[in-house]
Amino acid sequence: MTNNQRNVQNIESVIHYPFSKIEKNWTGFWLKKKIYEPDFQRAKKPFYNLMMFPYPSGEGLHVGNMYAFTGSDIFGRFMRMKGYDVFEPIGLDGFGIHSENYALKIGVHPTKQSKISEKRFYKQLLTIGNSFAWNYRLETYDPNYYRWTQWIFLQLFKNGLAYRKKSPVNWCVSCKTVLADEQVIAGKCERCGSQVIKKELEQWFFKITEYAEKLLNNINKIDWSEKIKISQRNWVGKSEGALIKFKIQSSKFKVDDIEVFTTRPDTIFGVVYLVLSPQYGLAKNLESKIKNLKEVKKYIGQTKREFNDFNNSLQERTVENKEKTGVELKGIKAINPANGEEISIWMADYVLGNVGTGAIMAVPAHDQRDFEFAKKYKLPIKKVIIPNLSTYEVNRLEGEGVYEGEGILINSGKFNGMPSQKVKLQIIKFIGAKKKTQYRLRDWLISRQRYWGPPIPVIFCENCKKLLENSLSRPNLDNSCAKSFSKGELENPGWIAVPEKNLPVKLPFVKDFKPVGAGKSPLASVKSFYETKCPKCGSKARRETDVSDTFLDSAWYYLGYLGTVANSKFQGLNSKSTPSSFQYSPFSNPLITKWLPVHCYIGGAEHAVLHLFYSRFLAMVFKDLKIFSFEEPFTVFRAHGLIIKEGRKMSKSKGNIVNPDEYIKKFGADILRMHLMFIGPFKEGGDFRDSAISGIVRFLNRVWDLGLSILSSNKNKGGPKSEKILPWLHFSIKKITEDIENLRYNTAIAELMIILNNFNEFPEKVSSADFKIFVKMLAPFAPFITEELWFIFGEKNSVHLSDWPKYNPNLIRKKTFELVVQINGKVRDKRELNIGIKEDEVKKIVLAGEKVKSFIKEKKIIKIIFVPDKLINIVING
RNA sequence: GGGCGAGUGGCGGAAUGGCAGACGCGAUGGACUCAAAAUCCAUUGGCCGCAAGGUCAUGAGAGUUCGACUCUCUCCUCGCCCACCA
Repeated sequence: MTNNQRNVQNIESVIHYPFSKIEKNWTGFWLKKKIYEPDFQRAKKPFYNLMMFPYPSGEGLHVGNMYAFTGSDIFGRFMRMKGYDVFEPIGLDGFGIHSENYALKIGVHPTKQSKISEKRFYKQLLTIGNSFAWNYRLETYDPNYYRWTQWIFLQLFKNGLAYRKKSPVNWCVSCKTVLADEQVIAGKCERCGSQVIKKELEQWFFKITEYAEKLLNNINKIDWSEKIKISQRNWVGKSEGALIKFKIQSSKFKVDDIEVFTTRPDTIFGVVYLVLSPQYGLAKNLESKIKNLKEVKKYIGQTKREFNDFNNSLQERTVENKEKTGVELKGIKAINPANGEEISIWMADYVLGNVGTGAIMAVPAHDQRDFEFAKKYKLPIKKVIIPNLSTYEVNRLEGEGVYEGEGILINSGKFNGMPSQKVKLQIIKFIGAKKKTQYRLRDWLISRQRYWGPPIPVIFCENCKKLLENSLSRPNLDNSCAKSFSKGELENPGWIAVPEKNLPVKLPFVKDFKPVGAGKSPLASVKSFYETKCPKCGSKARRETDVSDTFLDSAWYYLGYLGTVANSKFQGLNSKSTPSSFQYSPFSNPLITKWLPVHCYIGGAEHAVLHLFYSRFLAMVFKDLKIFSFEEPFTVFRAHGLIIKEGRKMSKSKGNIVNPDEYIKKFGADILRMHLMFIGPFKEGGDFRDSAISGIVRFLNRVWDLGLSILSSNKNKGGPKSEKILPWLHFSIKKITEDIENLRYNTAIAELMIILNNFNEFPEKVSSADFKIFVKMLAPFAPFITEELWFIFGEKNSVHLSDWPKYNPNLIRKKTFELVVQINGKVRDKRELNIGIKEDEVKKIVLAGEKVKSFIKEKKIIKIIFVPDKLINIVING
């Protein structure tokens, strides 16, 4: 056994302060005194400090959750001490596939399991030392919450932003269930590893693409971690290009056009063939001219089988750089609109049916994929762009390689010699093409054929469908029928909104909640649920049995918390309020204007494009529906890093999950909090290891011991006077303040350690006032021990409500500084000099120094660089 | 294939144009102890040197600069995200 192992085993027995008693006491005290609950009406400086609420897995709170929450809480506590009215809520994202899968695994019904997990999570969350506003929690599976999730669906539906369309879903062959995209890992099922295929199902979508431009443009206006902004930009995936029509000819007869989308119209002269996706719908008159139609059909069938009716995920199709295959459509040719050349037409599997128009123009000289294909089938390769001649890229011209960059046009008729970037629009005009902006972003598919989610609140009525279709087919007749339908109902004939007063559509208890397969939710086998009457015409109708995506639950929870606040005053404060029950809807809440948008949001980067993107989309919709006046829900967002273990992500399957409970039991929350924050920069995460925890134990032991000794010496001798505050302490205040503002908690803790080391040099000289400044700065990191010391020192109000120490710039300013003397950039000497000393004077002093003289000797001084109050560099020859 | 990030002692990391390695872990030596743990003190990047000191060193190579861990370019390695998006 190494010393290290021994240390870790025994260390908890050497903690000097009774942490478990202290932490229990103060938790109770804070709750009782409600010190973390702002006065929402009267608050002068509201600060909404949001952290991503966890989904309550059965395993309990993960150390990764605690890492994120501690980091967010430190900032919240800091802001509270800076005088802000901080609202720091917590809740559970308990609806959805994660929780359902866990329930399936252990064989406990999710309604029951959610209550068990809820209890466990809240119990754990109470121990981690966060300053949660405990009275305003929420759970997404609470009918009072999902009533409003359903309400949101209805608003989008009524306003034409929700529609129904056939779309493929991920389907695990062996589990017979629908999977979410994130459960499909490289085309395989996350749980059983078997093949995932796609099935066509009718699904509900939100028209997020209508907001693509705004979602993109607003990114420039928000203060978010840069990498999240970049991910979101890529997710929108705006590309500007052109739609180009190619005329098709078959032995002098014009047949039909094929339209392609390209971002590189400038390479039009390099187009030497066209490629259609195997999914491309060939027009009949085109088909009839193809001489090898049999072969083509065979190829279509072959790729169809290979790609599971074309429905495999794109990922599956692109796996391992699969060799491209294809077949020429013989007997027909396309005309390059730029130069009138006849070019061949191919069908190949590297062109996707669902991207662009399902057809491309191939420029093998300037596109890697086209190049590979052209090589294989011995097609011509025509260079039309060369890199700017001034660059060294010229050499590459001679080679066979593909040049995908911008450059100067060649072989391009009258455009020769022009720069490719500038020529795009001219070429579009020249060939009579259309400018087109395309987005990668797809509409948000919100249907889930699962159990554990909010039922989508719509009803299908055959009668209304007929009525509507009749009325629409005879527009000249009386249209009063159609007028009574909302936009969503008109656009999705037969689908009728559940009236808002009938919300929530409660999720019924279904004993066998396992996904049934056949692309249906388990609710589809619950007659009492789906059998209903049409709210419009009263005839027999069928309820939608799909539930909505978990991300819809979490896309508005920041409003949900405020909803619970607004309603809490109509309820005894001791009983839990909900977002819905009383006076205010979370969407017509007088607190919205005062408390939103969220001031600081901290969470994981893994939500860069899902949760954060959907939340932004819905906020924009809410703004357009005049629910509130802002369009970005989170003013500031910071992504924290990931805590890993032994270099790998923590996961159940690897068995390397760290449970915070054990550590809290052994060391207390203060020590675990500080240990987590000291691992590395909060924004970067780090490797969780036991070895360094003893450093934090020693640190807090010394804090405790020093506190007690200052107290006893003060009692005995009166102690040092408080006005003698040390200048270096003010430097530390500045440093710690700035570090916390930038979430650099690791260096803030290092500075706290320096203060303590300095105190311990001459403990008898430390006044209790100085010590209390230190306690305050330690408080956000270690809320319990600091509160205990604070009260031991005779304070009557919580340290967490005290004011953050201010530093005095005059005290930090020193009289002298250490001048670094360099010769040719190397440090050769140091001098203690007065601040503000003039260059001439410094030169005189430095050049007179024996050391410097010995270096210079006969050599010539070429020049001298002087940086005031910092450095002098003497440049000599040789 | 694309995007983003990272690469610094035995380890986690600090320094973002001006003294590389703050702070912490670990290790070594010492004090205390019957002994251990804890605690305290000292040392702790490599090489040369008795020492003073010198010298090399921030993934590799170039460049800019009086001066580069820091800025620029090329390459290598690792991580994350996206991925035949035309």
